[in-house]
Amino acid sequence: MELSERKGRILATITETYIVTGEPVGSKYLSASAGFRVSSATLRNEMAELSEMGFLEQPHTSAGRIPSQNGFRYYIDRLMGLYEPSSVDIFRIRSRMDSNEGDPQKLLASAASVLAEMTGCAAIVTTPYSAGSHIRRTDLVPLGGRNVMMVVSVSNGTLKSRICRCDNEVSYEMIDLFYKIAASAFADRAPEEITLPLVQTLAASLGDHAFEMAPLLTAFADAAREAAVTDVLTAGLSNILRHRDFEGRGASLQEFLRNRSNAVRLLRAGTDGQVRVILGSENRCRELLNASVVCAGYSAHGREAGMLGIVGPMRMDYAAVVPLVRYIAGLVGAMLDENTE
Amino acid sequence: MELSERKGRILATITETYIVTGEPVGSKYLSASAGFRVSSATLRNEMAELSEMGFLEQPHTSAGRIPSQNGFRYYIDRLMGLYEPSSVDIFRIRSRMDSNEGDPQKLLASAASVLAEMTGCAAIVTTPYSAGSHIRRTDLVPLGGRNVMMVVSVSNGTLKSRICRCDNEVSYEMIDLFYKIAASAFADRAPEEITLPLVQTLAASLGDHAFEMAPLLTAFADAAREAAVTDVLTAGLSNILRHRDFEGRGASLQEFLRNRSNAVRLLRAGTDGQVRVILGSENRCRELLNASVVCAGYSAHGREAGMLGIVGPMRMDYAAVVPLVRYIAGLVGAMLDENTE
DNA sequence: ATTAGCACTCTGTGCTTGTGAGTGCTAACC
DNA sequence: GGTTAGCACTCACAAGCACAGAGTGCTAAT
Repeated sequence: MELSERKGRILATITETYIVTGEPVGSKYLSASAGFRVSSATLRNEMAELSEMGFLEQPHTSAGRIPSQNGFRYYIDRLMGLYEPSSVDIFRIRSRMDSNEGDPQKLLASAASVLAEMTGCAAIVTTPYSAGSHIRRTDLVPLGGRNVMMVVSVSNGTLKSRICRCDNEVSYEMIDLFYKIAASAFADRAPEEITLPLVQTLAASLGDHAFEMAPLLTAFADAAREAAVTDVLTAGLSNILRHRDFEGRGASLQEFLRNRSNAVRLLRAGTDGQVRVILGSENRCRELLNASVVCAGYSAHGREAGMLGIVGPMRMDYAAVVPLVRYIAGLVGAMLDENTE
Repeated sequence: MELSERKGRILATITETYIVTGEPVGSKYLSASAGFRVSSATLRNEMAELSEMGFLEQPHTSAGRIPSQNGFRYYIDRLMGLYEPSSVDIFRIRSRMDSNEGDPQKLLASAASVLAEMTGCAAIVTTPYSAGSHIRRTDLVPLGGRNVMMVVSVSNGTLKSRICRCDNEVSYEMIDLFYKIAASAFADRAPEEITLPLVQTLAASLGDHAFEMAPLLTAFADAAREAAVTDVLTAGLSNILRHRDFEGRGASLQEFLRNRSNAVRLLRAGTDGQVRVILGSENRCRELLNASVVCAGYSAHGREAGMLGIVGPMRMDYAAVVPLVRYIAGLVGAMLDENTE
């Protein structure tokens, strides 16, 4: 359904005013302060039609209009102009993210915190998918005594390290044996292939050494399992409480997002690396009825690698947020590429 | 000031009832349902005296009494009996904390989350102090390409790892050089002694190699600096919002605790490893006027190592919380000892 | 197609009133 | 002297009501 040029301008003005003020917008305000050169009565007629079409709604009879979910949708898809991040913003973003050279986990965490900070919303970032990746190498660092640190490095950029406690003093023979047998048997496998049974079969073949290697092998299986699941990082969950739109529901939405599997379900990447905006009930979940999600996929080494996005009130400054999310998704991808050239 | 036996019982009953219900307690309730064998008028007389002494106060004229801060103080110091954690609780605690064998950071993080979960309050845990500790060893793990992982292990149990990006392909000569020169020069020093100038002087003496070693050395200085500051872990900040005592102020208290330097200032260990309860204004900060802090120090290898505690409404179940904090502080110390035998 | 005018609707605020809970005080009692 | 019954008093809170203000929808005139 295509709106007339004037209806479009009215919808856009109402939406943008509402985004800023959070108050319903009345016909009087539009005719007096928003630069329309027609009377409030004319605007009322237009607004009545827009209401009938489902683009505007009234909180109550004697209030002004606010955009309905469909109104926001139309505004986002057809009316809004984008504000690309300013060079000051870009500088801020880069200087925050450059300080994590090399560590993908920290890189993603700071992407989340930058997103949260600059949008004032809650940010969600997934770690890279493990699909199609393989274990590149596994290293052991003796820490003295019975402790060893294990570092598993996966081709999608993921690094998992864990400290492993052996039953006896760690010997160089043990470490050598691990490298020779286990590491070589596991390298180039996909993380999700490394199951405990697989590791146990391997252990069985070690004969005498099986027992002393057990902690290392289970730690390895554990690390691989962890590398196989896409983790979810969040930041700025407390921002949720700042928005008066969430008053009352704020704490429960926060609780909802704190659950990682909930959080990750919200992000749905566009097919072509585009930013997607998912409004209210489009999220198909009760907690997000008056919230919206702006998300994008990031890619690394030319393939879709993960997703990131923000959750905020439906009344948010899409014109600025959409380009920001796009920019950060691109930057994360580029920095991941750089890390694992 | 010593209260008569009956006044003590009245204060304790009012406090305990108020802790459970959150409502002011009236004389009628006490005489009817709380097992006092005197009339409400008698209790009113006693309560009036307790009010005059500053142990009770009234939200308004026609309401019942609630304990004042001094009332809570007297109750905690002299009246309350402690409920040691049940064996079920102990089992829950241990099974949550045992899964972090070896990694002190994770151990402390799960201590925080157990504390938060079991008390329904926000939990704060500091990492071990660096005072008196020294760098035990530093290891490098080549991750392929230009990346190296550095693991700095400190004698107080702290481990700091960071990924470091070199300017060229990492060579074994480089790593060897680092081990030979730098690691030996730094080992057994206190983390706070490792300053950037110190590292730079060392680099200068490396001649030709100074340039290629620079990223490793700055990473090391960085890791040492990080190991020198006591970090603060928090958990369950969102619990703050659940307490109706914090209604309105909840978000700002949460914000206050999110600031680590604020959080750590709240914990004040007792002199003798005792649990300390710090009530409302005793915290000397506006945000905590109706909150209280229950904290204890934990020790490792026989010396005071760090602190942990919780922040919650003044109306909390001290009889259960105090022993719980004591138990977890002891357990953390014991587990840290075990980790770094 | 646009506009002025007017009746109508609904919210939010302030005011009043009534109710219930709990106290403080006094005088009687053991 | 400690304890108790009785009563007047205070205060928070909810309900009811009037009123102002904002904004609309409709009609008739331009």
